[in-house]
Amino acid sequence: MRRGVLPIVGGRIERVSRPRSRRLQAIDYRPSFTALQRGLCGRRIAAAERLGKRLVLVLDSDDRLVIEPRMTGRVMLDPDREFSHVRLVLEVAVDGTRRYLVFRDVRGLGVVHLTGSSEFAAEFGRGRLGPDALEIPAEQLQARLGGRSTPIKVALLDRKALAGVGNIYAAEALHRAKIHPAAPCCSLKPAQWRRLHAALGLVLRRAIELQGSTLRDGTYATPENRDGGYQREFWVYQRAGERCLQCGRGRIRRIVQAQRSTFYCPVCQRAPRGS
DNA sequence: CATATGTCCTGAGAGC
DNA sequence: TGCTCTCAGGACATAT
Repeated sequence: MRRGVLPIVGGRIERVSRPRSRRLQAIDYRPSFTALQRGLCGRRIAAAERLGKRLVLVLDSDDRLVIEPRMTGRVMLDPDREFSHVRLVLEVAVDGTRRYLVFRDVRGLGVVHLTGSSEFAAEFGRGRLGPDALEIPAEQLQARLGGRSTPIKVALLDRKALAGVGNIYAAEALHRAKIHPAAPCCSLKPAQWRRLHAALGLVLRRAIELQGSTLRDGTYATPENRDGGYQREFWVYQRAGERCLQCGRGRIRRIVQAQRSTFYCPVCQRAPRGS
């Protein structure tokens, strides 16, 4: 998402709009839509950054526009047709052309925030958001999660402990690391933490390279409205009942942990004692 | 009815 | 007692 919006970095925001329909205004604009309009209009976009699963546009005022897509939010650049559930549109002048950054969100669970730089630190700093999974060293991964009694799969999704790991990539990384998703964090040995750290890096980097995962419902696509490619490399996610691609022996199982689906191979990822 | 890529909130209980 | 932390469960809203 961040890479897809790079063409508007350097541009000036000329207009900010939202849907007229009250129903489609049902996402969080923080602190409010009018505050967003006031803080954004006339500002230049100085940089586009990623923060966990959020997109951050840094403005020349030093304010930050944080787009948090949650389950079904996505950004589009210059969409070539009308889309339903558009929640926010920025018109941006870049090198004499007008470009459109659109935030669309079907379920409307997403949030857009405008924060000053000090509020940004309070809202998204350590304490509210753990270190990014691609920046944390292996020892710190164990230090942050290792004391818990919760299942490792559930801990990986705790954004206060670790940022940037979602349900798909947690399952894929645990499979590659050959760790059972229900294993309590405190039962994992140092070698398993090292494998998990390496697997998270491998899976997340590859997923970013392939521009994410477009599932069967097609809700997610890149800002240029192209499908991601990582869904073609899933080894466990949404493959319940199929033969494991890692060991060739197990059949992938689906279980539910903390109200979320988890997929794993019972042969590669052996069950922890007592479960 | 069950399912869905994420996060926040509440309340219970533990430990200090 | 009271603070802080962990943890389980639900809420949010819409579509297939």
